[in-house]
This record gives sequence, C-alpha cells and structure tokens, in this order.
Amino acid sequence: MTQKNFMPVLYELVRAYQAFEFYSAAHVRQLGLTTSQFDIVATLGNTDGMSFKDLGEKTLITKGTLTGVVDRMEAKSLVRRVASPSDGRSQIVQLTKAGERLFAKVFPAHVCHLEQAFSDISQENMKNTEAVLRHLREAFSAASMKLEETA
Amino acid sequence: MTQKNFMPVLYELVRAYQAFEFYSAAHVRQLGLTTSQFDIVATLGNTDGMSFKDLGEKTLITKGTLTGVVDRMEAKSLVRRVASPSDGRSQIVQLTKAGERLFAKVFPAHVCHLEQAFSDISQENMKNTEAVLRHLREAFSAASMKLEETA
DNA sequence: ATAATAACGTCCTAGTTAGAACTAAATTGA
DNA sequence: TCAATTTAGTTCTAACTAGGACGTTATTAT
Repeated sequence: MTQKNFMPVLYELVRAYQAFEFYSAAHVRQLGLTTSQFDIVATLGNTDGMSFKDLGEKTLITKGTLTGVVDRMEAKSLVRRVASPSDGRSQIVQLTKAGERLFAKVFPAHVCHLEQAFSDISQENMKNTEAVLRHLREAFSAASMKLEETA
Repeated sequence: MTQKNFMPVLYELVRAYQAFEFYSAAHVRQLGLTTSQFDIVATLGNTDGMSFKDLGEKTLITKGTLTGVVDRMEAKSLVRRVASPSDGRSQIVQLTKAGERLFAKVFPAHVCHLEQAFSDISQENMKNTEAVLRHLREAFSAASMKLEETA
C-alpha cells in the first residue's frame, strides 16, 4: 500500500479530461463560442435566468471570472443583466432573444456531437464510469475538506 | 440507447478533474508555484533537460503557452534554455541548480500530499479507475481522430 | 542539388482562470 | 435598533490557455 500507484490514475484523469475538452472545445469554437460561453448558454437555456452566484455554481466558473465572461457575452447581445427584485445586491443573467436562438441552434448540435464519442461505450459501462468518477471526486473533496478544518 | 445518459458521465468527469485541480493547485501554490510550473519542474527533475516539443507533450502544455511559462521560470532562475546540439531549430530546457533544489524539496512533498487523497481507495479500485479513465480518453481521442480524417 | 514541405520555437490576440481587495446590500446578534 | 458580520458582484493582478501567423532550420521528393 506504500506503492505510489495513484500516479497513473491522476495521469489518466488529466488526460481523459483534456481529451474531452479538446474534442468538445473544437466543436464549440466552430459554433463561434468559447467553452465557458457555451456552458453559460446551455445553463441559461430554458430558464428565466439566474443570479451570478447560481450561474457560477452550475458552470463551475468562479465569480471573478464570470463577470468578465458575462461582460463579453453582453457585448455580443447574447445575454442581459437585470437587477434582482428580491435582493439589491444580486443581478439576474438572462438570455436575450438572440441568446435563445443561439441556444436552440447550438445546444442540440453539441449534444449530438458529444454523443458520437460515446458510441462504443455500453450502458452498464456508462453507469460504472459515472460511479468511478464520483468516487474520485468525493475523495478529493473529502481531502480538501480535511485541510480546511485544520486551517 | 437513444437516451442521453452520457451527460452525467461528462458532468462527473469535469467535476472530478476540478476537484483534483483544486486540491492539488492549493498545495502547489503554497509552495510558490503555479500548476504549470510545478508540472515542468516535476517533468524536468532527474533528467538532463528536454526540448520544448517533448516538454509540451509530457506536460500537455501547448507550445505557445509553454514559451511564456518557461520565460517566467527562466526569470526566476529555475530553468535555462540551451541550444540543441543536434537540431538548429530546437531549444533544450533544463533545470538550474536552484531548479533542482526546488524539485528535491517540492516533488516528494506534493506526491505525499496527493497520496493522502487516495487513502480510502483500494488497490483494485485504483486499477479499475485507471482502466475506466483510459477507456474514456480513448473514446475521445478516437472521436477526434475520426473528425480529422473527414477534414 | 534543389524546390517543396514539414517541424521547432516565438510572438500575437483574445479569452479564461483564481485569488484577493473592494463596495454595497442583507442578515444576524446583542 | 444598530453594530458586526456575511454575501453578491466588480475590479485588479498575475498567470495560463489555444490557435494562428511568422521566421528559421530540417527533411523529403524530385
């Protein structure tokens, strides 16, 4: 158990992620968006908008970054900021009409693109993969948590 | 099979990667390095140096990015550029003495830090996780490759 | 031998990234 | 109530990111 054979696991995790990112981002770029911008369009699609906080949690984009990404999308008229009626600190981010049109065009196309990468993976395999990844994430979350306690 | 249950897999892949990145990067930052800089120190440690091309392939940092990262590390005197004796286009990147000292200090510490996240994961589980991740990466690589052929 | 092609690293652009300091607004506790 | 604390979003900094154009050097095919 003192062997360091977790290193290959990390190696494969990073490579799997990057292979996904490469495959996905190339397609998203063709559609005229960055990965972050696509994530935001995908998250806001079929909603009435949400706060920066919620949007950041869903897309895993931190607040400082999110401000800039939304700025750029607002400049492209894909998205709009509206003051929250219930919280004076909060801004709601919504798709504009153009943003909704883009969502309708781009989201199904990208899902379809992604699906093709999974053509060789069976259903059971899918469930298993999901469980393995969740387990891995939980291990890192737990380890991070343990550190926070100490601090 | 027409169900879209590959989406949870992607969701978990991204989250697992980010949880790792968060856990790892926080520690690396404490050591005074960025993730990329650590990767480079770790890759060059115990070698006589390597070309930008090789270094980029090992660390998964693309060439345009690598130039800047190496610039910053050179400014910190962690690393040095040497012309390749065999190829006039090629530069060899090497750790300096200070870089080697840093490697000796920082690499074992970080491996130890990472190991702690795996304390709950058994050996068989480790092998299985590795295989699952490799399979996932191969699916994306194959899908990317298929696109290149078409283009 | 030499012309066409490919490879190596740099530079440039536009964008993302996290973290930390900051302002304003909301919540909590005394 | 009103002070202390927390929370939401912005701003700032330093760094990373991919992709593409570029100049230089190698390699390949004629």
